[in-house]
Parts: sequence; C-alpha cells; structure tokens
Amino acid sequence: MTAAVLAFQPLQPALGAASPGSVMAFAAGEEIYAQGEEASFVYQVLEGSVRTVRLDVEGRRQIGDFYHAGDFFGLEMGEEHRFAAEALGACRIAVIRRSTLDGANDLERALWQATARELERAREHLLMMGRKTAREKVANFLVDLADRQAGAVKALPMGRQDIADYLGLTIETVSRMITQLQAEGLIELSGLRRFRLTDARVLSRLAAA
Amino acid sequence: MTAAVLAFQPLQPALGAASPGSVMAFAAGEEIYAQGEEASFVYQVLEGSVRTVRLDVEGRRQIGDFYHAGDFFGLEMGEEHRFAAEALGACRIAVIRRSTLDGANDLERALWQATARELERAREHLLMMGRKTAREKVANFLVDLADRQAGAVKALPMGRQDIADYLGLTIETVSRMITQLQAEGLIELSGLRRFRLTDARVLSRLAAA
DNA sequence: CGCTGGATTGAGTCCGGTCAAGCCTTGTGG
DNA sequence: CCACAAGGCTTGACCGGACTCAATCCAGCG
Repeated sequence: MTAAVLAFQPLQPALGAASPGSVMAFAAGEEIYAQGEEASFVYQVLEGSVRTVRLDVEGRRQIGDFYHAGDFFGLEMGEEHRFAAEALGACRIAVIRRSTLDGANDLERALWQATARELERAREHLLMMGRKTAREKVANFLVDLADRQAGAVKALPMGRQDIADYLGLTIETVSRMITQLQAEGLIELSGLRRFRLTDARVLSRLAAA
Repeated sequence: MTAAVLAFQPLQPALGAASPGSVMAFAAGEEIYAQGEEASFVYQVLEGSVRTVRLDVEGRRQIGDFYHAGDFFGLEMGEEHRFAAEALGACRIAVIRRSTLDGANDLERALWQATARELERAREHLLMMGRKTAREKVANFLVDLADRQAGAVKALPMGRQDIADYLGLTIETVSRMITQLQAEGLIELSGLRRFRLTDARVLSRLAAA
C-alpha cells in the first residue's frame, strides 16, 4: 500500500467494519469478480483502487469506472455482473453479502444512494464520451482524478491502456495528449504514475468545455 | 396519442394510479423539468415518450436517455436535475412527490430498482459510445428501439438530431447510416418516423459487434 | 546492468465532421 | 384537394482528428 494510493479521499465512511462482511486483499491485476458472475455481494474499497472492465464480442475493451478508497462497487440490480472488477494495484476490499441487507433499512438506503451516485457518474462519463475531443477527455480525466486526491502531487494508479479504454480512445492518442498537455506546461509528470496540475485553471476550463 | 406510441411495452406497472401523485399532460417539445431544477419529484411515463437532454458550456447537446410507457425518470439522488426532461410528442406523465415516499418501503424499493436499471442502461449506453462505429451505433439504436415495441412496423418517435445527440454523432452521419442500412436491405423506412427490421439477424449481429 | 513490457513517437490512412446545397414530408391555408 | 411554405432530412465534396501500423524509447525491476 503506497502513500499515493492512500491519498484518495474516502467519499463515504467504511461500511465494512460495522457490517457483517469480510475483508479481502487482492494483488495488482487480480480479478475481484468476473463478468457474468452471480451478483450476490456488494463491495467497498478500503485501500487501493479498482477498475470495472467489459469486453465485447469483437474484443474491444471498455472500462466502466475506477473506484478508490470509500467507493462502493458491484451494485448491479440484475442477477449477474455486467462488468468484471479487477484490482488496479494491491488493495483491500470489504465484501458484503447482499442477503444480509434485507430489512437492514439504513444499509439499504446507503446503497440506494451509492447506486444513484453511480448513475450520476455514469451520466457524466457519458456526456464526456459523446461530445468531447481527445484533448478535452484527457484533461477532464486528470482533473477528476486530481480532485479526489489531497496534496500537490497526484497518483495516476492506472496505466495508459486503462485510461484509453475508459475514455474511448487508443493508447497512442492518450499518450500524445498527455505529452501535449505537458509540453504546454499544463501538467507535469514525474515518472509514469505521478503528476501535478501546473495550471489547474486552464485545465479545468479545457475539461469543462 | 397515436397507435405507434402506444405500441411501446410498459416495462413496469404504473405506479401513478396507486400512489398519491398527479397526472400531467405535455405537448411535443414541452419541458417537463429544467436542467438545474430542484429534484423534488420522480416521474413515470404513462403514454408517449420523453427525452432527457443536457447542454454543455460549448452548447454541445447530449441526450441522456429516451423513456417510453412504464419507464421512470428523474431519479436523481442530488438536489437538482443534471439533465432537463422534454416531451418527445404529446404524452401523459405521472408525477410523484419525493417526500411522499419516505417510509413507503415498497415504493422506495421499487425506485431503487428503477435506479439500478437506469444505471445498467447508462453503462450499456457507455459501452456503445466508447467503442462502436457510427454504423454499429445506429444499428444498435434501431434494434433496441424495435425490441421495446410489438408489431412488425416500429415507431421512431424521435427526430434525427435526437438520435445523433444520443449516439454522439452528427445528424448527417445518422442520416447516412440509415440510408446505408436501408440500401443494404437491413431496414425499411416508411415515412421518416416508421421502420421495419427486414433482416433482424444481421442487424443484431451488427448491433452486438 | 541488462531485460522487459509499457509508453512514446512517427507516417500514413480513413472515418466521421463540417460546410453547403437541395430534397421531401408534413402541415397549413386557400 | 391542391399549392405552398417551412422545417427536417438527405446528399455531396472536402477536411481533419483520431486510428493503425510500426519502430523506438525508457522506467522499473531483478
């Protein structure tokens, strides 16, 4: 568990401790649940980051979302998971059996709220996919990521391919845009997995565009 | 109210009749609620179709989703609506005050489920936006629309611009793709707002691609 | 140090966007 | 029932941003 990963701000309190769930640890790249697997649990990130992934018939890959400390995921209503969930790096996950929620009114409500928040994020994501240029998408992605982390130096816990599959771009285009933003002095990379927003103002306008 | 509009299959029973809500009628293009408006109601389509729309800073337009008979919409968790809702054609809408839901456990649960279903649709939509070609997007759109309607001849209740803004394409591209699919004998238009799938098999493969 | 897989860079292509006419439904009024 | 307008839709020519293919580069690690 690196300091960088811990820098993510939990958006909601841990449910794990208070609820009859267990805590599991996963290593980088490990699958937490599979696409098509029965959805009998809900999950909360305690430490680390998680991605949800789906492959279509042609093998094209789409990232549904990234989840960091405090986030719930696996909130499907259907019988099975439409996306797989995978650990981005080493992480600890609280696993809560769905059936234990029945009748637990506040838990139920908390999960409904989490579901609605998810929906909001999905719609925001949609908006971005529909009408933004590659440059705007990448700027938006970095600003969002930075917003969730304290400190000037932000972690970039996912690889370029993951970013590409999240934004609906190719890895080459993502790479070019990052290089470009850096050349313009809007961001600053240190290594591949660490960055700073050197001009948050311009970048935010770009992202919002 | 035309027969075509009524052909949509309600996916969930009407809540309006059973609940302390009122029913309102809207004409084509009328706004049901505005972007940024306080979200103190939830809505269910009784007759007709509805679109949710959002304009970004640059004036780019994105359709969030289309809703037909039986569908709930306006299910935001936040204080205000992120998208506006507008009547596609003449329609009747059940309006349910959110506060009347407190403590009504089965209603609450029904709405959570509706929220989760929305989330699923949003993710499906996302998948499509990320990785599909214009041709696949349009095929997918038509197959989805057809699936929700009985009878061989399907209604196309929205205009080309709405389809474009839903799929993240331009109106010209949508038009070209429709023309192309028709030229290949996969679909058949009669007028601008009515179509048949003449080769559902091939079309579905295209859509799934 | 030397590997190795991820990331970058470059050249060329193509899909979908843009700009610009026209066409056709649809609805209105004579 | 037809004429006419008006908006929505289609079509065409051209352009450009993102993709593809391919060759390095280099950070991270043993």
